[in-house]
Amino acid sequence: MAAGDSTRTQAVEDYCKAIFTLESRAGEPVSTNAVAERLQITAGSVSAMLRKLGEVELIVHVPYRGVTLTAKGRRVALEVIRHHRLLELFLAETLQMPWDRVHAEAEVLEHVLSEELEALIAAKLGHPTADPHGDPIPSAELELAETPTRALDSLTVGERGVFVRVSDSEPEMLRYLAGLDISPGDALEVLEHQPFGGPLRVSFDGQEHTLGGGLARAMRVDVKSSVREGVA
Amino acid sequence: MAAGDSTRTQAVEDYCKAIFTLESRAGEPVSTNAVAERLQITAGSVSAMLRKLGEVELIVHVPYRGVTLTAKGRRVALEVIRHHRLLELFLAETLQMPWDRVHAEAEVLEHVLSEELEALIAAKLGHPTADPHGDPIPSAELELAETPTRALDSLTVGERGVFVRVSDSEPEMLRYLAGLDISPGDALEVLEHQPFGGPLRVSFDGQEHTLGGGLARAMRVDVKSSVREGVA
DNA sequence: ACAAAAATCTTGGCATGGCTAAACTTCTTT
DNA sequence: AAAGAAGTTTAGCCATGCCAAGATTTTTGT
Repeated sequence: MAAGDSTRTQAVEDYCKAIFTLESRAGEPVSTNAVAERLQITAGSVSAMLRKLGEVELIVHVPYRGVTLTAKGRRVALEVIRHHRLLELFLAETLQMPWDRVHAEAEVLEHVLSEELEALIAAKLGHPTADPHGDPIPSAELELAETPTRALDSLTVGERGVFVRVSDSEPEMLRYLAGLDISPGDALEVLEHQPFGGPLRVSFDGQEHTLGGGLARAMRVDVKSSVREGVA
Repeated sequence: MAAGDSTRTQAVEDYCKAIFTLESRAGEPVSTNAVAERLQITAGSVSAMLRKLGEVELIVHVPYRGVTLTAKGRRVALEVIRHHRLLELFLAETLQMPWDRVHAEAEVLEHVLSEELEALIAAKLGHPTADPHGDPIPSAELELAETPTRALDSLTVGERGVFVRVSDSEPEMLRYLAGLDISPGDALEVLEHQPFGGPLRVSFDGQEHTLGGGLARAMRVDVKSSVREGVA
């Protein structure tokens, strides 16, 4: 759990991390239910925990209205995320752990990594800025390079971009994509896009693939700004 | 925590490990108090926990008479010890963590290492058989190479042996010995030994040092069997 | 040798963190 | 304004720890 308050338990770190991701994904206060679903626990538990987190000022919770991280809470979240992504890279790179399994492992280790070990790992990896999923790694000062990406399934026919990462909670998807020889960094162009969450035909470095709507929703794409500008 | 029963919590692992070391050090059932002191908790807590461990058959506890590990309990202990020692070596070797700090780090990580990661680390290190303290690492099949050692302070004047390791819970001692340029593998001979836990004069590879009783008690020595045989 | 004192061990009551299930409250929506 | 969704509260469980009081074993002093 590294240094810090005694209140800094694993559950607390998980809540901060969850709220951080949900908040930055939605851009608005996070609902109790959203947190509950993400952490796979009941809304009741979340409600109780939010009260405690509010007391130690990691979050601001307006009952019935949602929850936001304070600066302190954001710091906790970013530390954990930094741990997580450094670990993923370390496991994949230094120990050759398969790409689709590093996430689960990092999920546990992230809470237990000391500051010292974090520093040693970061040094060993040459202070990297992205993990094997393509997710940016917060700096030691907890600054996160925000590259605004879009879900692949939000692109329209003809748009091009670079596949940056996939929601790393989905080992199935990782495996599947690896099987198709698709990995972060690949350039792509949408050839066809059926409506209503239907499949997309996409060309990756010349290879064509048809990807289901669910998959396309989890895949994040860095869209070439020359093609389409200022889409938030 | 790796795979296994849901009952396999960190506390359970710590109890098994503590009982294992105490038991193999003393060669007889372990007292409640000994466990309590080792884990730095009260005897009352230990007493309660022993009942639970008995129920899941990790130990056999005869009230007022001490506790012994079952085969199952021994397996748990050896797994944790294997994790611990592999981690120590890994941290020291692969990440250049200072020798006197690897213990504390491993103490936490040992409970969280998956079987898969354990295997990767073991492979990376070339399936080593001893950690940086000189302690033997149990094999993947949980066999422990038992080299019977004796505490340095149990040697009498004139006895020779090889300094094998030091109780790894003592970073102070590790640092101190490192400062004297004493490390596992050094041959030694006892030149003088004051009674009542007093200091020893010991020659290490020609260099003479005076070591306090406490220190000498923590240092384990592989005594040349030609000099003194069958001392249990 | 044997009772009293000391050390050791167990029991029982209590706290805390985190969870669940179910009942209840507030908000939203029609 | 009433139904239904979303959120909160309440009561209770489990793991793990603590302390204080009572039980047992060992040591000691005569």
